[in-house]
Amino acid sequence: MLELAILGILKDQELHGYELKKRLTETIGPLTSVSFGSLYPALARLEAAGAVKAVEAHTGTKPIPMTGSLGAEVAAFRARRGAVRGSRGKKVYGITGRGHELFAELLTASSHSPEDDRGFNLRLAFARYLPPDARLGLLERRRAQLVERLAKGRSSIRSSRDRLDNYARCLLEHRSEATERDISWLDQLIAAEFAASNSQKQKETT
Amino acid sequence: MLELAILGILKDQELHGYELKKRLTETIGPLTSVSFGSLYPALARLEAAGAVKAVEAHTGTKPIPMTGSLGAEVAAFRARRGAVRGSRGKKVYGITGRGHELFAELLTASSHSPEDDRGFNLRLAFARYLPPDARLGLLERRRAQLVERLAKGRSSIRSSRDRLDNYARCLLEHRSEATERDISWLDQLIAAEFAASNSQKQKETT
DNA sequence: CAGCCGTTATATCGGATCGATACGTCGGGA
DNA sequence: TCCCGACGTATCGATCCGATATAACGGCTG
Repeated sequence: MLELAILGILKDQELHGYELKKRLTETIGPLTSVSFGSLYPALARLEAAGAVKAVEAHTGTKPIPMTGSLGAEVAAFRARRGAVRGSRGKKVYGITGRGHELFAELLTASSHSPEDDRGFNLRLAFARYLPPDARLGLLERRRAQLVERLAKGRSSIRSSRDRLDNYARCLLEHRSEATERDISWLDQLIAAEFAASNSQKQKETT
Repeated sequence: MLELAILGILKDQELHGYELKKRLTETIGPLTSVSFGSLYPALARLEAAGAVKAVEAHTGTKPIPMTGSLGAEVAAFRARRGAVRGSRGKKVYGITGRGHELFAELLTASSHSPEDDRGFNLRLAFARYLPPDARLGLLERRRAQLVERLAKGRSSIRSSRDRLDNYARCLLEHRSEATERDISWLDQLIAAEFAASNSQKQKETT
């Protein structure tokens, strides 16, 4: 799951871990906080799988941990800084051909099963890489899932009305309202998909 | 975190694991799905800590309905291990005095730090166990957190407008709107707290 | 009534993830 | 100068999740 997000970001541009994390949290939202404790192992997995590779951060410096010539190394680093702020021990990752393949696999895979919220948000963020029909299927599956969730939430409010205090009930109601709005938001997206599809057909017939 | 939820549910009534899971998902919402793979270890931890204890499930005095000698062997095996179980192997858990203490600790603890969404939802669901001032503090800290999150989200939309395609931008905007609604919802809750507090004072002065 | 299936129920395993922490560089302000 | 905060990589232990195993039970159908 995290692999998909990483590959999707790296498709746009090469980045190093720290910047990648910031980009991730602002793309897939701060709700799903990605920690370094999962980001770096995920990058290592991807690199082992040949999906990404670490490229030199400009100026082919080798990561030599020599302590004897530390002064010379530092001096070299300082001499080189200026173009892209501080080219020190950064490891910049780039996506490979295998990485593009893996991205397509992950984006399509298991999009036909009850996915969780994060999975949907992630897939939607990269929906431009999906063919139009898969995009529409994604949205409609999500809609059905939310409708079911809403029904369950309402029934659980109804069934346990007397067992809940004000705070818990208020929480459940707020959540149901949020789900309702999500559904109508999805309806908008679905309508937009249909509109785009129709205008596409119009263009084709002319 | 999960311990807090378990203890909060068990404060109301004794339950066995399976029912506890259902109660959890309907109380703290299906968004934060609790799996058995975390529930049972958490119950084991709580039992080891003396916060909960397995009580005898009310059995219909029909402990061995199984066929042949195999059933007897299984029953004997279970008896040898000394498990507290009913006729169908249920383990009903009840909260202890230490459990009530632990619940109070967990509910109060680290409520003064930038907690995550699940932490807040959980604490709000059990807000009735908090003193009024702590309740208000919880709500206002949450509000401040959401305001900050909204500002960050908006700025990230603004800063990366050209880098995002329609889907990603739409996602971010939808999220910002949801955060706005969460904030106004919190405002309602805070106002309700003040109203309750005032009516309480009114009662005291009369 | 035999066979099958869905629900109830406990439990464990491997892998993914998180939060904290360590270690180190760098620029800026007291 | 010296400390603080931002940048940057990395790892550890605990926890959490999804899948899976096991098994008794109720209901339904042929």
